[in-house]
Amino acid sequence: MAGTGERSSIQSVADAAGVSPTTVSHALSGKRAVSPRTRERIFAAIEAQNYRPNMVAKGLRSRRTQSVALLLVDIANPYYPAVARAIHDVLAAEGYVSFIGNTDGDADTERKLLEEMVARGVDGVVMQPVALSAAEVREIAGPETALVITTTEAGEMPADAVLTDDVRGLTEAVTHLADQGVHELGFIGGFPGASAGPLRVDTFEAAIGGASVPEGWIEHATFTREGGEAAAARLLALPHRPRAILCANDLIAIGAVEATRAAGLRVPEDVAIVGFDDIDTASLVSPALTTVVNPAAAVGDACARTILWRVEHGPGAPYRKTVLPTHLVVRQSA
Amino acid sequence: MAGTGERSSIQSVADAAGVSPTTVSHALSGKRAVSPRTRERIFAAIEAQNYRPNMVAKGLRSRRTQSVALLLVDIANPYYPAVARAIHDVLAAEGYVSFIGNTDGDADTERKLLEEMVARGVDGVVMQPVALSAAEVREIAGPETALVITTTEAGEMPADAVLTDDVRGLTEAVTHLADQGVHELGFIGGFPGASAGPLRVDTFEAAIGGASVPEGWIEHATFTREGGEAAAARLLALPHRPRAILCANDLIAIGAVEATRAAGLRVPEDVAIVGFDDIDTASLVSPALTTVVNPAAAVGDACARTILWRVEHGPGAPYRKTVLPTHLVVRQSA
DNA sequence: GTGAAAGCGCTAACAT
DNA sequence: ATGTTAGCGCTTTCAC
Repeated sequence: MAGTGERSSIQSVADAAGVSPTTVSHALSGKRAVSPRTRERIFAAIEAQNYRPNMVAKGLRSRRTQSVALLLVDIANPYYPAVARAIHDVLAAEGYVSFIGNTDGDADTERKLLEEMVARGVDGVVMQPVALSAAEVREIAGPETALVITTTEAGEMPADAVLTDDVRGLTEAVTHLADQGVHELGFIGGFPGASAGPLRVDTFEAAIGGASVPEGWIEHATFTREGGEAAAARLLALPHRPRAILCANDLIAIGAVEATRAAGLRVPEDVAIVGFDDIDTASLVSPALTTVVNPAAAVGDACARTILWRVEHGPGAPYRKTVLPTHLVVRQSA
Repeated sequence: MAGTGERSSIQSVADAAGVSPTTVSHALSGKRAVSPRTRERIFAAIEAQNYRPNMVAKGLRSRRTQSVALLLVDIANPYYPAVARAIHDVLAAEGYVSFIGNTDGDADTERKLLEEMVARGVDGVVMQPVALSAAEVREIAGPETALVITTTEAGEMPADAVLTDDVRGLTEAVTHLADQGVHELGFIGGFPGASAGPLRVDTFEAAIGGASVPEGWIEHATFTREGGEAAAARLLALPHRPRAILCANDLIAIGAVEATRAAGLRVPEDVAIVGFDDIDTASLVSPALTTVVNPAAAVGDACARTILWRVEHGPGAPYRKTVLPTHLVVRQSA
């Protein structure tokens, strides 16, 4: 019988077992030896009272909350759930819980959410900053909080990082196009000013080896089908239009396909379209999307493991960088 | 200049402002009047020290953590991110943060996650229980925690509820099929034994008005394309097979379409397929999925508002039930 | 309008 | 192997 309503405390368990709260604490944590007979009485009392340690009190005292914050751009955008799920799985197995936040790539939101999480004493944060620099993020997180940044940027940063080699997959796409004689490439990116975060213009430029791009062939869109459709329409309305469009994510690419057809052009014969991420939908639409595989689950997994590793090793250990490859999967759209 | 590393406390702010911690607390919370001049000094000190209240300490003392737990089946399954995002948006606007957990519809996981969240003192939990009954969930959550359950079940439950009228949309689907002379209906559900959670067999039975279903026409699958493909294959291998298959979600339906084609049959001429949820992909595949629209964003929004309402009104107020309609959208697969 | 004292439920340091 | 003491950083009486 539980049921009296009152949550029991470590003190009430100690009373029932005839020991001190300290001993109960140690019986639970295993941080120091407790005799078998005492243990037994303690656990009997815990059972009887249906006692559950108050994690808030524990967090305040021990300065460890067994929690981590996931600060992603937008959980509703199909790439992120797979990342979040992978992170959640490895963290949950280690007894951590996850906070989740959507930044939308907005500087104020990124800052506010991060501060909020730090104020809640999270042991770690996994973040994909878009508007904030890695240095700013570290500044807010403080030196003690485990911090993993995911992005494509490979420069130095004062944090552990899980990077995807976006240039590699995109270069494969460029090569694949070139093999078919397609050299006139346009690009639709997201967040115009961003120096980190989702696929960016500089990645595109790296992939085309610094070749110059005609005026207007680089467009920006929100990471949605609608955004892609509008941006592609602008691109295709140009007097001299590209023969292929590389897109910062698959949703944009799907919108671009629609815009292309709406303009009376064929995909891929008139305009080839390449997506990015390889979300489930990519292989299901028609034409099936030729796209660059962004290994969401592997990214999430690496982020979580890095957090765990950092929590274990403390802030003193050197920064750890994990780079995951991306690669092209050729389907029908290019 | 921040930068000394040490996080400042309410005490250090009080010292700097020449007041007591009590006054700082009140200046921050607005729970009692503070003279303008004092206020000013306090906020100057806060600014100078870059002070952020420790939410863990605040939570321990005040028994309010300004946090809520989202215990969904699987964030990686396309229906849920939209729900989560909507919840997050309304909660974040009110200063709440969100925990997230994936239960996979497993009883132990549901229980463990829920206990964990209660131990962390969340002010509320939004849950879609599958294996646990609403009563069990309430038992674990305790009477004080705001609890919103989302499901399709319309029975009494000791919690606030946000329900979708799944029978309605499914009935529209059955009628639509009947209008075309299609009366032989099979069903692919998820979690076999579930009495709550995602679309269930009893909903299907209600939609067909209690008509009897031939042996083997009710199948179960995981909520994935692969699951749907395998289950549909079993259905179609039957000596007497259904002329239409209603599916518990769109992923299953997409798999069913593939299985149908793999069996050399046409969709919808030989076998009509109806999905559920109307995820983004549904309108993008070909044939475009005829499906029942499950209003994810409205569900999330209602869940969050209900939590907020319950937190404001306390456990004494009568349970609140919100029912959201579903409706059929006819495309190509049926 | 403000402050002093107490204490939320735990764990860490220092005992023995 | 166990207990005592102190205190994490706040908010809440209760006092003036």
